[in-house]
Amino acid sequence: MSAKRAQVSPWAPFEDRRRARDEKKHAVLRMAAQLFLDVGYHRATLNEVATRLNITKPALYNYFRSKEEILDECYRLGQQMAEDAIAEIDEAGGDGLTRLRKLIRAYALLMTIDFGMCLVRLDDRELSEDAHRRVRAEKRQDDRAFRRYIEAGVADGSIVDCDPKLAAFAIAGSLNWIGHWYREGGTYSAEEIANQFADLLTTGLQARRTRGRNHKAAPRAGVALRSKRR
Amino acid sequence: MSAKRAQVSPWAPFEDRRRARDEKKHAVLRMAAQLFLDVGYHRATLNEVATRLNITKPALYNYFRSKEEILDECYRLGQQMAEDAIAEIDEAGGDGLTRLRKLIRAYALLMTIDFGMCLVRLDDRELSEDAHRRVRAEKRQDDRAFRRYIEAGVADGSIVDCDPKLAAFAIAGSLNWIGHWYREGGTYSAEEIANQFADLLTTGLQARRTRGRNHKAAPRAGVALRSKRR
Amino acid sequence: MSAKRAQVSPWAPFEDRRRARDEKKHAVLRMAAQLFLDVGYHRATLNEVATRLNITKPALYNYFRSKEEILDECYRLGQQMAEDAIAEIDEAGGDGLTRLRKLIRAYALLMTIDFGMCLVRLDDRELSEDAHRRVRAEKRQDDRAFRRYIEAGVADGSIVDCDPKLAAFAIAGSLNWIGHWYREGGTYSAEEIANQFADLLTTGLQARRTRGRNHKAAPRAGVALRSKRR
Amino acid sequence: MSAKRAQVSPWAPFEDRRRARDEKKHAVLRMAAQLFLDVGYHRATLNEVATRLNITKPALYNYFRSKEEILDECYRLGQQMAEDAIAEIDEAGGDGLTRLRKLIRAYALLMTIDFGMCLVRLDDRELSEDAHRRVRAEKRQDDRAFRRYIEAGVADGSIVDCDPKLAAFAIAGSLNWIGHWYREGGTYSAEEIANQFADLLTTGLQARRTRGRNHKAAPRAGVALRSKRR
DNA sequence: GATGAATGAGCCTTCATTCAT
DNA sequence: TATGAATGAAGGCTCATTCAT
Repeated sequence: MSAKRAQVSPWAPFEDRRRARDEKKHAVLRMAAQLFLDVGYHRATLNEVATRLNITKPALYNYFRSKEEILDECYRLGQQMAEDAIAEIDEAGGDGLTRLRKLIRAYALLMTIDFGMCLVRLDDRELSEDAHRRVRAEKRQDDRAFRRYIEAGVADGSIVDCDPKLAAFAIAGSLNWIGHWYREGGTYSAEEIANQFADLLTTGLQARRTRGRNHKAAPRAGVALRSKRR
Repeated sequence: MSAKRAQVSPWAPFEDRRRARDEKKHAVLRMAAQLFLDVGYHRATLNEVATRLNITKPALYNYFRSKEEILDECYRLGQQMAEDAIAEIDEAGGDGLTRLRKLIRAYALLMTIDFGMCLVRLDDRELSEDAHRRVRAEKRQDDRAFRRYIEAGVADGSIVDCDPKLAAFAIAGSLNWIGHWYREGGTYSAEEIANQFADLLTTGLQARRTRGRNHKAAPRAGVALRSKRR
Repeated sequence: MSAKRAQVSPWAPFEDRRRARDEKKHAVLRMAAQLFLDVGYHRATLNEVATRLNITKPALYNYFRSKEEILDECYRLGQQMAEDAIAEIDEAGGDGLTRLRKLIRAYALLMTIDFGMCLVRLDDRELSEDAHRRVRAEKRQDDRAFRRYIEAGVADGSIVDCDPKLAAFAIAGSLNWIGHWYREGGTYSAEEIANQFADLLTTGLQARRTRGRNHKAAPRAGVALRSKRR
Repeated sequence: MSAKRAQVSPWAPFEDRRRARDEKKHAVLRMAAQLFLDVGYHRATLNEVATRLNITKPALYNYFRSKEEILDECYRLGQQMAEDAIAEIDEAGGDGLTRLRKLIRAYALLMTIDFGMCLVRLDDRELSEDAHRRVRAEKRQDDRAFRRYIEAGVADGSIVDCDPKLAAFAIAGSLNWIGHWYREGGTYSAEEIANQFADLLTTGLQARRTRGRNHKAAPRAGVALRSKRR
């Protein structure tokens, strides 16, 4: 493999090395994230992280300056995904309800992967002052997204009039909770959860467009919730 | 004061002491719970707990055998409240939706007090094997209550057909999240939150009893959510 | 009981009290000694001593100023017995061998009671400088007694010529060891042990007085050791 | 130096490191044993052990998992020596008296070195349940060896008929006591003590083979004891 | 005289982090 | 780059001892 790459270009080895390094760094990150989730940040020792990676503790310091930095990166990765999802949704446009449903789906999916779980299961107070502020700000951004979409929905009529702040809290809470109970290979797949929650959490918010459609729209609440059962 | 008590009964002093002791124990518990919530269990030192109580660290050991036991008691107190609420609701009876709404209200209120927050913000893996199992079992009981009421509601027609497990997760998640964002003296009072969430989380689940009443029942979703705004 | 004594004399109550106090003090002492022997001085807490006596820890301080003083008294009592035994033996006189045998018996018996065991099983370094010195001196006195008798025996011909210091160490060691393995109600009674050791530890030391008596005296070694078997 | 080693073998560095580590571990062990003997297990702090080794307390944890494990190893080393001695004696064979004398010598020598002293001067109740059981069992094995040899001697006629259990206790006690009074550079060398005790403790046990030899054999008791003096 | 409560001192242990090799 | 070894900081816990009641 390296031989093959070496032929491609003279700087490949550097590239090679950098990539190898990045891969290792990422491996550390993922292992650490898993351990953090498994036993909690404090009880997760760097020794254990290193051991699981078949390296030694000081070796970790080649990739990270401190344990806290590892935690910080976990947050970064998780929040990058959330940010990307929001950016994409914003870009795509659509009415409030549509965007809200998209965000719910994306966020639900995020809650089923390690770095997403880190966002809601690890304690950001372990971070340094600066990192902590950043994480808090980003979390607020996420919450704002929920609120923005709801407000937009209320404005454009796709969502019933409601308290956007409380509604956002309710929705975010439901989603965050996924990070606590989801187990890979469990009853529900990530996709199922995402879809179900998109329905579940918006049924009560959907505005009924016309009186005429009301007869059909109203039962949708039930329809959505029953979907799994059918 | 002592003369007055002496007349009451000869064993009053004992009773007195016992009460004083219990009060102190409770004071320790509350202070510890607050600190646990403030900075996290691990970063909360017994020294700090003691200092805040104007006593010294070893004095805490008059009331608790270990830091873990303090945590355990926090869980116990919180869960006792949940258990009591469920017992009371079960006893009162009513259709599924009614009981579910009661539970939501009770649980939301629980999430606004220290020992309730402990249930969802502290890490039960800090507990000993036995205590951990107990806490887990009790948490499962709480979740079961949500599910039971939903199932009952589906059966008695007060709740639309849905996946009770997922619905319970969604509701529990929303409520647990309150424990993370609620601040005393903040925008919403505990009561407001409880009421709003009772509506918010059940609107989508309410079955429409008759076609005739449908016209009134259906909009309730909106009504509930709008209530705050009006 | 107190009523009966009260009739005896007007100062009886005082006497009574003093005696009651002394009895209690002694009870504390014995309980403490037992616990010290059971679990070791350090692991024996005053709390446990008090609990076993159905009193509370601070109550112990009515009788003793410190834990160390309790230990000190244990030593005192044990050593008083040794001292008394030696004094009595010295007073009674007799040849070296006779006195040595008496001391062996007395010391063996001492090793089967609590305060005697304390002498050899507890660590005198726990004591304060002064008490430690005293105990050391007294232990030396005991050892000197063994040596004195052996030397006297060698001088008066009742004991074969030998190194008194080493012989005393050997004998004292055998006896001290009793304090480690003796169990009340075990295979051997205290009396049996005392007698057997008196023979066992002196057989090799007996001089054969005359050639004529040698035929009887020499086998005594065997006789003594076989005594139990017969 | 490294060049020289490099020539020896490629794995020398590893071997080197392992050896250095083992040496350090052993150094810790010996220093700890000495301190344990000096001031007692409880009063010996790991800080003091470390300080005497010119390292810091946590460094000890590179070699041992706990203070108790250090104690455990001390016992192990001492008992290994006893076990080896017994095995060697058993292998060499000989009549009961011969083996008994060998064991006495070996055990006496053991009592003059640190790890041997640990066996009799430290409190095995400080050990964990398991280690404690092991140590107790091993101590019993040692005592059994004494008893076995005496019984064998009685059976083969090299030792007079006696109570093997008591005789073993007496001998073991004398020997254990050495561990309490022996001081390096004192009056007696370890070798002297071993030889003297071998005689001292068996003289009384020797059977006189024939009446004719009795004249020479009998005084042997005296001879042995006098040996030092001559 | 006795007790509940509190304290001060001290020790074992853990762990992130650094350093020499 | 990787490792074994070492460290500093810190926290939980125990226990003899004191004090107010």
